[in-house]
Amino acid sequence: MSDFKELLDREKVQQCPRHYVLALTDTLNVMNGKWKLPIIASLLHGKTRFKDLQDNIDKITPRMLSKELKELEINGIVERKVYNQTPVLIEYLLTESGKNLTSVIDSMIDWGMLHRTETIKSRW
Amino acid sequence: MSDFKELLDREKVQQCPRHYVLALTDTLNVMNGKWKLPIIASLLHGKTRFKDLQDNIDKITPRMLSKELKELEINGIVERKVYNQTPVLIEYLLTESGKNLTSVIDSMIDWGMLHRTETIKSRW
DNA sequence: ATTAGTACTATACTTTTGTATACTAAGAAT
DNA sequence: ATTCTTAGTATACAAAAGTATAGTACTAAT
Repeated sequence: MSDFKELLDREKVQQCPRHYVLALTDTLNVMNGKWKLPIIASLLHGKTRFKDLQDNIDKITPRMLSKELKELEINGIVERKVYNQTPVLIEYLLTESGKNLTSVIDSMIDWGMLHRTETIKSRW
Repeated sequence: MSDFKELLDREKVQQCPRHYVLALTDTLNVMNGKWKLPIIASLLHGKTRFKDLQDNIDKITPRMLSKELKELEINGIVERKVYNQTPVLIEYLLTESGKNLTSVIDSMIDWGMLHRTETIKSRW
């Protein structure tokens, strides 16, 4: 387990955290913006096709869906498979890395739920 | 442990995930943008004062720092303490929730590092 | 020839986010 | 009176992200 608190150690600040910082910003970039997580969630739900995703994600425009899928593909989160049938069939699938995001998502959910109970508690 | 894959279960999709989704978007909002994590990292490093944060975070303008600190305060990540000395002293401190973000950050670092090795591997 | 299905792209626009530069408020020290 | 310090705010602007609406390319069936 990496420990972000290592960054508190002045010695290590100089030598080590470069690749931690890079890893962290990678992860942020992958999840950033309004649509990335809804798309990843839909893919986890087993949606694979453009139209299905569009129907499944409230109010996303085809432009945004297209753009975000491209970014996710470039970042190695999504794989795009083309089947030369007619009409053409295209599948979007999560890569292993993409599926591994569930662990990050889970820890975000855990924090979010704890945070909600904490901040509600502190209001009383 | 919450398991995001529960969302794959059609039954649960209807009943349960509302507060998961809320928790998740809370967490995203807390970390979103260019400056939130650098600020949180600086606070973890023990920086507490406006000027220290500004010096510690490369190229942040006072306007952005001010704006982001306000958001972090509203979201219960940071506490602002005013000491009526002269010149006035103001301290920004992470709340318990704020400190707890290290667990999310750690899982993001873990994923990011794994993802880097995976995608490098897959290029050969 | 027209309609329909799939998977998008183009254009123009609005909103949000971030930048640059200058300025303010309050009291203490000189 | 003016200068110093801390902690910001004001104004104007630029860039990035997102929206709205319409249109394209391909093929197959009617």
